[in-house]
Amino acid sequence: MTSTQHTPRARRMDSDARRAQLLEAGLALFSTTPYDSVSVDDIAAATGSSRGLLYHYFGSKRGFYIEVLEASAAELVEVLRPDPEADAMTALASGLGRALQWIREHEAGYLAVLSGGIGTDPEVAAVVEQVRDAIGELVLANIEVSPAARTLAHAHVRGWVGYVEGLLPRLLDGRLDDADVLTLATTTLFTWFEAADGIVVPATAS
Amino acid sequence: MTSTQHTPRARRMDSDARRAQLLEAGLALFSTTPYDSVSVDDIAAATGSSRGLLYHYFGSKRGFYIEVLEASAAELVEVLRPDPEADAMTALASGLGRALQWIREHEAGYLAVLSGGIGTDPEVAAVVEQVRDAIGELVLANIEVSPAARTLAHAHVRGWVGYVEGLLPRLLDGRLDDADVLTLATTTLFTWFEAADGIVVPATAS
DNA sequence: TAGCGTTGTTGGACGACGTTCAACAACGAC
DNA sequence: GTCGTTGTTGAACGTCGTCCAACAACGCTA
Repeated sequence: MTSTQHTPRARRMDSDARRAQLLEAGLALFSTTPYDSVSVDDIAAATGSSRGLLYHYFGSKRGFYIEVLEASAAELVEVLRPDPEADAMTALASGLGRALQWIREHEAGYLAVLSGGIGTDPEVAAVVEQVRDAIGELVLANIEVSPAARTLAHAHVRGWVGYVEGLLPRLLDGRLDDADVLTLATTTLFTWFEAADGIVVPATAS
Repeated sequence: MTSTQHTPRARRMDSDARRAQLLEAGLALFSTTPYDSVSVDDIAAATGSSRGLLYHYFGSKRGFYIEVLEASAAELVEVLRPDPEADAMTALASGLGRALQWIREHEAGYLAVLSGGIGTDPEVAAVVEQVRDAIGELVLANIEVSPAARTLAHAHVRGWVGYVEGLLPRLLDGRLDDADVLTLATTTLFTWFEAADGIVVPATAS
């Protein structure tokens, strides 16, 4: 990791643009290289700037890493956001389909940044857990649940996010295809609601 | 992190004992402190020995970390191993109950070491994924599955492990209790088998 | 008991890293 | 052309992971 010139060195950039440029370079680097094998110098070199700039904008290497993580997570959540006009089942299927596509396109980045992080670091773990919760809530938003079952329903969708994540390695190495994952995921998500009482799954078209 | 004397300094130990002592100290440290905030000197100090010893036994800090991880994982798998005389449902329930107990007792250690790792590091990720697979296989071993559904069944139990892991933060912060987790977990695990065709769940006592 | 090979153990040295900070250079305003 | 603002730099410092040549405790044999 001692590469130099990537961007042909543009000095004195608008600060927002510089931030974005650094974040993008960071995502690219952390996608392919373990956190502590990426040096601040590498990040600086990838943007044609210097070490100090990263500290000016992000305070520390870890703070920078967390922002990279948040940016990547926000992108995934955006991709997952369901079509508000579809019913629960099809909204889930299409959102999940888009997500799988996105993950395939960003395989290294996803696996490296979202499904791991620095590890052990509580701040990083909190961000990742937050993302998973948010995805669960997004899924639950399309499903009507009786008030009595709220707590369990929230837990179930959160567990379900873990379930889908658990399938990803098999999707990425070809042991499963998109249809397998979709079938497993939707079955597991919805059969629970059917098995639990007092819960209504509206509009199960298709 | 500059603590010194823990173990009252016993020099010249049997090599197996020394390895075990280092691993134990490593688990304790990595449980409470992010990986890159634990220095090799800290580990050495905790055992009353010196830096060089860790390299003599484990080659590198990362190699050491991986062995700590494997030791912790092996312990969890051992706890989970089901009673061979029980039927699928009760074997799962008791194994899972023991696991939840173990995780509560080793909360910091579990969360820090198993549910994270160095992150991004492929070697660490492989170990963690392997543990999750192994747990899934352990669960599947008690369930009869028609040959046609093997691939999906393996995927389902692997996903299920992720599901349970997704529930843990809520268990540990009190939003769920053991009974909630057990209900969610067993429902989600078994309803899939019931929903899928050609699959037999033997001996559903309870 | 003296000597010897084995093996667990040490700590100084080195290069690389994260971080800080005082100085610098490009720009808009007047 | 001058000045204040703001993006930017790189030398300097302390700490860390890693290497390695030297060392010390032990079992063995005579």
